[in-house]
Amino acid sequence: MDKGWGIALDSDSLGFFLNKPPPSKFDHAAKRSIMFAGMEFPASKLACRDEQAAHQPSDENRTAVGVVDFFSDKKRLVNDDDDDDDCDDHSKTISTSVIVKKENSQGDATTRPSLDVNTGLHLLTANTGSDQSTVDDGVSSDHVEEKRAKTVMAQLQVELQRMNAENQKLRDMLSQVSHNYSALQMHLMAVMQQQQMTNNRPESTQEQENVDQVGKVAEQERKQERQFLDLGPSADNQTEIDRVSNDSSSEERTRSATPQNNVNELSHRKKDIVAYNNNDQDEGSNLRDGKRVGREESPESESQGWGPNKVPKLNNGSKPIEQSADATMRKARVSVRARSEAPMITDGCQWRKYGQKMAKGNPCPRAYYRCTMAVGCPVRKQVQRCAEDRTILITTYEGNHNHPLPPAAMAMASTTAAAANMLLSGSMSSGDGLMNPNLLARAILPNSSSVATISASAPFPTVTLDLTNNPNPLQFQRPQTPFQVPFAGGQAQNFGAVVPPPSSGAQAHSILPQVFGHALYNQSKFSGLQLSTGQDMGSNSQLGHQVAAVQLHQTQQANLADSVSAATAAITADPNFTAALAAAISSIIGGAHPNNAASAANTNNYSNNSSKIGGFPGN
DNA sequence: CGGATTTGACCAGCGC
DNA sequence: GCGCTGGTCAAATCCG
Repeated sequence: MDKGWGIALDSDSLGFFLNKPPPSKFDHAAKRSIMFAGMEFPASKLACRDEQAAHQPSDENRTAVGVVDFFSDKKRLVNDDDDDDDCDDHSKTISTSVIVKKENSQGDATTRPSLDVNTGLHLLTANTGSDQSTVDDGVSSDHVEEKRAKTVMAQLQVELQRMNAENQKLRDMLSQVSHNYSALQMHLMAVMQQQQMTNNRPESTQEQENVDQVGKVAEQERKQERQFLDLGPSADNQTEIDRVSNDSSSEERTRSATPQNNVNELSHRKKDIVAYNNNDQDEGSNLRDGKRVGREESPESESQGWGPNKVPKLNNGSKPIEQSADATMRKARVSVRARSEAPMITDGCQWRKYGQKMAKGNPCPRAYYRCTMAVGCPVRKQVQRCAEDRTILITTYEGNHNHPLPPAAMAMASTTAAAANMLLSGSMSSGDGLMNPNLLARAILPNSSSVATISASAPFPTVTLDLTNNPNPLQFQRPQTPFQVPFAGGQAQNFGAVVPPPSSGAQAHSILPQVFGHALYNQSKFSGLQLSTGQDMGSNSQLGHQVAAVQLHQTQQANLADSVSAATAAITADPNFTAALAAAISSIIGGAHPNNAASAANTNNYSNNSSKIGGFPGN
């Protein structure tokens, strides 16, 4: 069930794949599915097909487009073995890793349009006659044409080499971003756990803890990585449960009321997983005799809902404290306020609307969504516009995903999970329902005027991230033709260049491409080299191949830049997330500046990237 | 026709 | 007990 877009980031190959057909308007482009560095280029075949199709009416004996292996000179394209054999059979490799197919260049002079390729390089590509006429024109004109073609070819080959280098740069940058993000996330979680531990230990042990901290970070990272990434619902569940059992054993019952340990959280997750599995089997079983049976009759399903009616009273005396903490964990909410004209901010997950209500005190309806990326995923969210300022979209998340998340969703999920974790751990340790608000506020939104608030009056502990007061002059700087990148969640991601925001408020889905993707996008464009598409390459098949290769290469490179932008946007879907990570580390370790935190946390490249990627004013 | 959305009904918690 | 409110369900409807 491949619902939704998935942008999978392979740390090794840095390849992207799309696991759902895009919206119809992108069908054509998507059919040229390109797996960057995944070494599969269906686009090559399609290009060949398209080329043939374009020429079909006039002449089948056409030049097929060249195919560029733009990531590796060693790679050869894997061509289909069926309907486009004619493309493969004539393939040959030239020095710049351009595989071109040369077919019979004899053409139909009467039907072939003149070659009109706008290269931007002032290439004289106009071909006023057919191949045959060129041959018949005599030696001199043919010679001149040939020399000119050679010159153009040389230029194009240089361009191709340059493009290869640029592609390598793009790959490196993507790798860097991905790596930094992962490392930072792991560090943050590890340090947060350390902080929780130290908060609940005598000072004498805290010093020793600090000494040991660095050594433990790696192990914490590994634990956290498993926690965050091994969330597969089925096969992984048993592994998860087993691990939980091993890790927690009997301690979890006695320590469940304390906030500082993973064990508790793991036990929660264990129970959730069990509940989830049971729920799968019992799905729909709450209908009895044609009437819905109260959810309280199904203990398993209790863990799914997030409404007050689904939650047993905390510490009601009849249930173990562990269950109370479990319920608290489930009920923790993270509310994100961001300006957006879209009905829903794109957070990388796929949601299905299951209800809408008019909430009291707000003329705007509240929509209820549940995550549909996996069957039985307990994550819900509410989306409602702010009554005072309807440009502000309030999205409230609850629950933990029970499935692996695409990179696009990891950022938001991690943010909300981290916030909820911080909130809950603080609430339990302080005993008053609130964590250290200073730490949280500094952690979440350190360098902006945005506000992190904690609601104690709400039915459930709620962290509110207000991203609406964070003007960012770096947004919407990219003037180029807007592009949309398919995004997880089945939506095309608008990177902000199409419709300007109603204000300068935070645009969770647009900020980073504006900062980071902008440069990449510019970098990906060849200065002055613009090749029109779908045009006849004319009689000079070599030149046509080269031009087509550059053309395809340009498209692929632009796609790569888009993908990098999408990935980076997804990684930091919350524009404050990167800064929040740095500040959290900073506040915990003791550094006063995010950059210090970066070095303290041994994330070598983070400081640079935080300033580049975050790009927030007021640093 | 299948999936997503809409919308009225239902249910539980809570306050009076 | 009753009404209000939030949350969810599921049949009806919409839509591609």
